[in-house]
Amino acid sequence: MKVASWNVNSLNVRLPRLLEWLASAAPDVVCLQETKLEDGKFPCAEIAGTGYTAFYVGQRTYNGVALLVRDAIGTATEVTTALPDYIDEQKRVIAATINGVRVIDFYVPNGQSVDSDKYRYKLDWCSAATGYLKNELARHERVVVAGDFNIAPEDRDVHDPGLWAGQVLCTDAERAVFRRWLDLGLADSFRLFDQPPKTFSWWDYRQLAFPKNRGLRIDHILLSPTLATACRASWIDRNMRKGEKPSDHAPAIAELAL
DNA sequence: ATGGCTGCTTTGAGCAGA
Repeated sequence: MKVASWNVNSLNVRLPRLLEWLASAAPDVVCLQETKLEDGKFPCAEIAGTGYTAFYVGQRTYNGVALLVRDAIGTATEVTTALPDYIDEQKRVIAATINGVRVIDFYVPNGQSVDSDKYRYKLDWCSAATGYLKNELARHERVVVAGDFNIAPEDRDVHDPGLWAGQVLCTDAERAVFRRWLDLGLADSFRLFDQPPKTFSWWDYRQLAFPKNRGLRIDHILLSPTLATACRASWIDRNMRKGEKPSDHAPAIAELAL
């Protein structure tokens, strides 16, 4: 079972690239973030035409998440579209049970800057998410948490750690959240394997950041212990950052022997 | 060394992303 996560930065704009990528990469489950679409405008028919069924919760302009499930892998049950016990207008969570695996798709708030209300919101949101993950891990043996975490977990996930030190995405508090989630028993699938240094998942559109590889690794796929044992590979498809109209994020992918 | 790009917005210059 191949699981992928991709922040598309507008599904409207990215739909042609998404359809090509579904055909070429053939993931079984895809977690999308930043669809920026109201539910009534979600392109169900186009996606169904490629052999996937979509589950989604969105809003216009901002946020929005979706799960795409390859029809051949089975159907999704127990679909939920929010953190429980946390009131939030913003559509940032979707989860479902697919082929015996609980798949949780997060679009963690960006936080903007450390002195902003949005940073406070990010940390509050993450606290609620911690409780949610703890419960989900108690209820399910096989759990995937995938998405845009907006956290670069370590300095090696940052092109220039000195430049980013103390900045949003790299603060101690955000990194502590990431470690807390690992402490719940989740493994960062990417770090289960030897990886090329300076592997990133996001590059700014400005300043030739991608050709200069000035990026961050902020898109992650975490696995519960059983799934970590079953994980055969985990990588970032940086080729998706190239070409016409790329998202500023590249997909993260994990291959599970299930 | 500001912002430098992209997508979105009751189409405009401003917000947000990261």
